[in-house]
Amino acid sequence: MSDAKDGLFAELAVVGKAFGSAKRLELVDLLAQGERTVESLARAADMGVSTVSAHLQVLKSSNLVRTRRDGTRVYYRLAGDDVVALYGAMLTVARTRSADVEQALAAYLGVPGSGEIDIVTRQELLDLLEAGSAAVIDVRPSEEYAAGHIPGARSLPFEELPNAVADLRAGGEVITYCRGAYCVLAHDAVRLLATEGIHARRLEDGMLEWRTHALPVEVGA
Amino acid sequence: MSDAKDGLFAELAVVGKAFGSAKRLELVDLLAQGERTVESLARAADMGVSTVSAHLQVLKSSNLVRTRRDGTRVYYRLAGDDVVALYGAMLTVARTRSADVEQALAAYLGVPGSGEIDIVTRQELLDLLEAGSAAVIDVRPSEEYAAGHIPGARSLPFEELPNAVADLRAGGEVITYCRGAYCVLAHDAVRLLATEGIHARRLEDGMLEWRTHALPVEVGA
DNA sequence: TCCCTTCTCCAATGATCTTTGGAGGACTGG
DNA sequence: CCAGTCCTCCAAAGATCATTGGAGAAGGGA
Repeated sequence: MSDAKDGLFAELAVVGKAFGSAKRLELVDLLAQGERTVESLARAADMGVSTVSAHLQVLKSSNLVRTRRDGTRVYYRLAGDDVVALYGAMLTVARTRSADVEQALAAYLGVPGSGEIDIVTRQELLDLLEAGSAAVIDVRPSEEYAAGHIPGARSLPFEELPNAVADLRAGGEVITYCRGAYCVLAHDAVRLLATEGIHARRLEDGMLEWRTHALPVEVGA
Repeated sequence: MSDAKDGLFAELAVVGKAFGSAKRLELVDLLAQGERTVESLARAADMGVSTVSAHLQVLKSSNLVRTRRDGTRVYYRLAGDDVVALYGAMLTVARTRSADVEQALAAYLGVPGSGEIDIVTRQELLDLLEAGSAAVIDVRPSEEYAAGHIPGARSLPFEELPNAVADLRAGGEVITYCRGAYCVLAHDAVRLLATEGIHARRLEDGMLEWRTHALPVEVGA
């Protein structure tokens, strides 16, 4: 019994340790958006390739990520929705338990409440998609869009948003989304469009939560 | 942005690190059952008091546990249901991702499927409690029962079960539960009673999951 | 085949974490 | 106020982890 118990906690600790490094969490955060190559992760997280590879080995040895080889490149992805859910649970705890996190987020995301009326729930978005009555905009980098997005969404990375203003003005309702509850791209997009006189709304959280709710995901550019 | 981002991941890593030690996880597992004193934890986990205190400080500095002083004793408890949920998510991931964990559990808990028909869901248990048509037995140590149990349940620690066989035979249906999905006390209790000719069932998981589902908890001996 | 790209492995240093006994602080009861 | 209990803090050694550049492996294309 004692052996079995010790073994169980040791196994759990492996998972905890894997999530116990800021660098690795940054990688997990990126991977939560979809699969990526080592070099792409190194660029996005501003780390050395060796460092990224080492961290990925840690994640891999705990079976938290899986790999796929395509030519000389190796694509990494999270091993499953349960891993995304674990990451989400950590975000929730950090947010609830740390005034620092909550404060940093509030400061960065703007005055809480200012955008409450501009929020669309996942269910509402599903309904709108079915009715085809809204333009759903994925403001993440096109790389992440390709790795998985909400079916029917259009890729329009935040940087390119200004170029598409006229286009969006002509269409119907606009709804933006990005990575997750902690991603500010969708917030910023709504604000940017507001300055152009376009009333846009954003999904309540983002792709991360979309996945954890096991909603359909479309892959490809 | 980079600062805010780095800060967020650093905060997250604090939480991950806190869950990245087998000893601390063992303490969290105990605390998931209810509040405990430092010395009680040291005895239960077979660690030195200094060591336990040190680990508890780590958990406290990440705001994962709270304390309450009563005389010379200090009671520790998990800071909230979100922490229990995080622990549950880790268990799920470890179980899904690690063949070792799954195998160790299967070996210890017995042949999977053998007890499937003896399982009661939380909803069924709630219904049975309302109808008052079943004896619900909490087989955890009385200390844990006192720290929080299912309303209407009776404390009957596993060790004392043999003494109560006659008692249970006389009553109606018997349903056991213990700490969580990974706790074997309830399994063993059902088996023990079966050898006595009493058909008992067990709750699908345990107190841990009861709490994460925000179901009512009764406190006190 | 040979070279180029991409990634992993290796080895060594520096940083961080864990454990422990004992000192010291908080509190209670006499 | 003193003695006793329970807990926290401290310091130091031992263990573990992170980072890095460079070597090496795997694959693709000329």
